[in-house]
Amino acid sequence: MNHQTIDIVLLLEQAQKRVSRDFDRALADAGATGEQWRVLDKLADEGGRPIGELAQLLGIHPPTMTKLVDRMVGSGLVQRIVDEADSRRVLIYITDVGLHLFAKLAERAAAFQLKLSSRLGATEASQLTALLGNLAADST
Amino acid sequence: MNHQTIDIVLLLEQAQKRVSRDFDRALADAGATGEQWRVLDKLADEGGRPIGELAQLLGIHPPTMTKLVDRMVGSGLVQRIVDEADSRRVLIYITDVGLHLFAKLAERAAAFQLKLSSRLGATEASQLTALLGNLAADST
DNA sequence: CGTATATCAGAAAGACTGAGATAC
DNA sequence: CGTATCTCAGTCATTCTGATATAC
Repeated sequence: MNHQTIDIVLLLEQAQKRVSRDFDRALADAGATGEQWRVLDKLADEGGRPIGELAQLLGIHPPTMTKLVDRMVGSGLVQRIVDEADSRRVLIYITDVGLHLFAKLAERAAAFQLKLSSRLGATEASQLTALLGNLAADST
Repeated sequence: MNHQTIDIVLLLEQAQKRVSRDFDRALADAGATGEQWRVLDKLADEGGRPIGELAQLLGIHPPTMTKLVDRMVGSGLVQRIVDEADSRRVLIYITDVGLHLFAKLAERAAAFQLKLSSRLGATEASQLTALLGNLAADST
């Protein structure tokens, strides 16, 4: 006999772990993690972004983002530049090295997304996107 | 302009973090984490289970499960008993203390699940369950 | 002065890998 | 002997909290 209510929290965790692990492996041979790819993706779109904004976009805490950026600066993928208009803010910019890596990763990421969507089916994929967006949003 | 492909991996992570964090907070005042609740839930269903099976059910690695069980043994929630039929296996059983805590947690967990389902709507909740189950399953 | 931003420090738990001990 | 189960050891990245420095 099953429970009356299925444990949606557990399902979410397992699906997330599985997908993120597979995604990380799809990117590993290019020399980056999914997390790094996401940072590069946010920075490739526009110019520099402050640490706090990056942290919020990726759903991680500012101290964690500081360390993540530390490592990426160490790898030469991004650089810190203090905002001239507000010296409290530190803007993160992608470097040429980062752009080059991003180009390599983008192919793999797109292929992964495509495979995932086709596995689910187009209708189901957009349903899932909507549902996850709902969950990720404010739950108050 | 948006990307052609929405980053479903990022969405999954953000939804999972949000939901798991909220779930943990719903359980916190009863003195347990979501992870502990899941272990107790698996053990309350039946008798003892080997470490490896628990690890697989929860989608974590055996070494991580060993540490988790260590802490729960320390809290008196579960106990280790070597399998008589196969001495390599260590069966984990819930204790009376664990059962008592589980009862307290079950109310909160059920309330959380219910709130989540009603927020999504019944149809959407079962859609989500099916989609996540698909993702969590073998992606080969 | 009060607030905002980023960083630092440190404790705790997890992911992952590889190796070891014991038992089948 | 080969395999399976659990544990141990160690590294690394994350979470979370709280404190600090700097700038608005």
